[in-house]
Amino acid sequence: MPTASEQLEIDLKAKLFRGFGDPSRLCILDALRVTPLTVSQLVEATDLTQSNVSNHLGCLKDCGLVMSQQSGRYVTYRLSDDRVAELLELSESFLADIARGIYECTRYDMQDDESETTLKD
Amino acid sequence: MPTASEQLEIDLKAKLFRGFGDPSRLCILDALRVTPLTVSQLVEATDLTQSNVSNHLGCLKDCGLVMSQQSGRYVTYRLSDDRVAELLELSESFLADIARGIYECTRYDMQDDESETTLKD
DNA sequence: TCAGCATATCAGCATATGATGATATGATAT
DNA sequence: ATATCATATCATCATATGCTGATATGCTGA
Repeated sequence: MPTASEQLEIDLKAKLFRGFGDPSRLCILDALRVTPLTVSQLVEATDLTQSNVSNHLGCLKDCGLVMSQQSGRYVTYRLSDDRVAELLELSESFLADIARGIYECTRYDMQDDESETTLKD
Repeated sequence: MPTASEQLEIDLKAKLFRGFGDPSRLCILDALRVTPLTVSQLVEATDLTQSNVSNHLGCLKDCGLVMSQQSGRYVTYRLSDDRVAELLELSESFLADIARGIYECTRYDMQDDESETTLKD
């Protein structure tokens, strides 16, 4: 039972993680990890619709993950902080080690999906 | 336009982050950061329904964020890896610095929600 | 064996989310 | 001025998600 201000912080953290929690947005973030890009460059890089990219960029900006800079009719987006890339790297390192089981499990249709993450007594 | 295997990795990463992307689950994870807990202890700690906690734990386990250990009729859950806590810490550090603006902005009903994350030319 | 506790699962619902196509905004160049 | 390009926004829809209450499973101790 968290206090009200703890709950606020938790909600904010959830919003932050949810920013990362969509394949299209991760795809955009991956592209921005290399270099800042305009919306149309992102459309090309990700194969998503322009409107879709724009919506996701709005979301990413709301979450504080990217920032934008307008020059003329172009808007260039970039990661807002080094920790955005750090979070991505940490999650990749984690996945590479721990969640390898999830990869392999899905091939077998999850028939014993307990075995990987459950500790036997 | 990511390749098929890149897309798989992206989907997996999205699933991982989505595990973090819900207030109830963050609440559970926060409790587990301190010490491993049984389901009923988590119910008490979080003020969520038993069925709700159980569902979220299932999700967290699917995402590889927690692991479980059954002893008798109790099931104890714990974080599956140090990097789970690291991801939480990193996100907190990030929020503390960068997203302070989001906190303050919401009080004013977002009427100029551009100012915080946009770079002026 | 059976009653009772801890946990998991299910069906149903309300809401959130993401995709799409159409349209609006806003800047530039001719 | 206006046509055009880059981006943002809107309405709509389908699906995903999270919550609840009820029920099922599964262990334990009397």
